[in-house]
Amino acid sequence: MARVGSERVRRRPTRAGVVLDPEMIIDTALRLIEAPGGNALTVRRLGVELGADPSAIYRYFRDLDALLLAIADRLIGDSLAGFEAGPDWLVSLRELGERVHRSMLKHPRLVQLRSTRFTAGPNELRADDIGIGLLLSAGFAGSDAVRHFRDFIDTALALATMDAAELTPSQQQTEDRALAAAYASLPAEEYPHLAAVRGDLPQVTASAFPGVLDKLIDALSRAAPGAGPRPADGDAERGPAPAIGS
Amino acid sequence: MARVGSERVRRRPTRAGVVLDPEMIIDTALRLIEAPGGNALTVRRLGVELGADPSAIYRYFRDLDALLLAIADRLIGDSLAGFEAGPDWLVSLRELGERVHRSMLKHPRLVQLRSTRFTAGPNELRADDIGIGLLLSAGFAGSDAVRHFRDFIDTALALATMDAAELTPSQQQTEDRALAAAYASLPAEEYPHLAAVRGDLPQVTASAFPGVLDKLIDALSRAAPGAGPRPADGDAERGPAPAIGS
DNA sequence: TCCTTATGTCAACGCATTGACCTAAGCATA
DNA sequence: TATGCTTAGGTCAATGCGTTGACATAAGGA
Repeated sequence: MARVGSERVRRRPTRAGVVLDPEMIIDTALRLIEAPGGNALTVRRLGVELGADPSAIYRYFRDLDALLLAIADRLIGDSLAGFEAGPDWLVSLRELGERVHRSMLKHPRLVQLRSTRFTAGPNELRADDIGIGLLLSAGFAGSDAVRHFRDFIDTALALATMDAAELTPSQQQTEDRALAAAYASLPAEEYPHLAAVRGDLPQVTASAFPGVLDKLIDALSRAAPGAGPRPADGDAERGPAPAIGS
Repeated sequence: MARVGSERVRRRPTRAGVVLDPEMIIDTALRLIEAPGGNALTVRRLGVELGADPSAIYRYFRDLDALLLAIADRLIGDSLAGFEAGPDWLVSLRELGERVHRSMLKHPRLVQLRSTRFTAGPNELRADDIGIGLLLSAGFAGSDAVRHFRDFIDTALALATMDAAELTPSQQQTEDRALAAAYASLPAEEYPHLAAVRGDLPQVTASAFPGVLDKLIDALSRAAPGAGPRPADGDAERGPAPAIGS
């Protein structure tokens, strides 16, 4: 007995009588992150909430970042729930990207706290497996599939981080609004082109993700073997032509 | 006298006799960031190096992030030195993106420390002005130029942040190597597609930026008004046709 | 000369992290 | 069942961190 999975464990109850394990630490941490009033997750508070010395957490996670990574991986797993790859690889790939991006944005503070973008957890691996499967089904060679999917998923994660900064409730928020307003009065001598599009500048505070996603999907659809008309490399089309235009 | 630019200032020498100003704080901070032995920049060390109480820095920058942003903006400015927009907007845009990305990667620790991606400083504004000018010259309408350039520059910055994490010398570094190796032995039942491309997985540790840049440039070249042959909106070509394929 | 106030300093807060410690859990053996 | 060993894991104290509020003082205008 005293096993978790197939591993022997030797858990001692804390002073408060709680028996710790990684899952309950993640649960509690998620609860703290959700808590109102910004940045509620700290190692010390987590210790209090768990009924343990804060340093006990370091027996389970190398540091705070490792814990955050574990949480993020769980979120990715949640976002994958119910995902089914459809007949059109472009549509499925887009949905995968949207799900991953959205799952990160559900907890902006988590994303912002985290310094490593790549969780390396089982759920992200699963997302990778699905995505690469989609590209393989589109006819990409293995090495191209890996490369293209890495481009795709890294962009989704990196932009999620950037968007999270925008969503995090802080003084940053109001500053950004002020900034967008200040755009309207840029000195035309120094920034002639910005001044020329002055009226369109407020939209820069919106997320770049949708637009980037469109561009990536567009580029991938054309890069796919046997894709639509492209004069540059005029091979005879080979391989099954995927549905065009999603 | 006692003016900086057109602003009155009232600088008192520190206990050590130094008279502070924002530029010298940035200089000193940059020197600390460069210093060997990781994470040499701390507010307290900066205080020591400046010959001032650490808290004096907060009279010049709202917090550490604001200081980092100011440094990053200077780096962007440096990276823009000598940049000339050439005749081909696609080539120029690509170079602009590469320069900004590269300037951030020159100081990975800075990038990683920073929580806000957008510096909102004069140099980033100049980069924005140049980039939007390029898109306008390509024939994009103002609102499209703003939107597309935001997509472009945000991606460059966001991926720079991700790449910086890879470059930062830390235990992360070695872990990533180990990870790439571990890829080779993924359980094929759980991750069939990953297993199928197992030999190509080590390349995931490389930066996604070049590939993403290619895709964005490709998508933009096709989105440009009067762009090359695309059956969808088969207008007669108008405006100068940009060189394809760079 | 006085007044205002920008700016330097100090002490304190809660933070993540770590090394030393200690103690009980689980094993082996009899 | 009892005994003893090893060590995972809980605890404690201390470090350096960013940040802040209270305070002090000199710069510069009137």
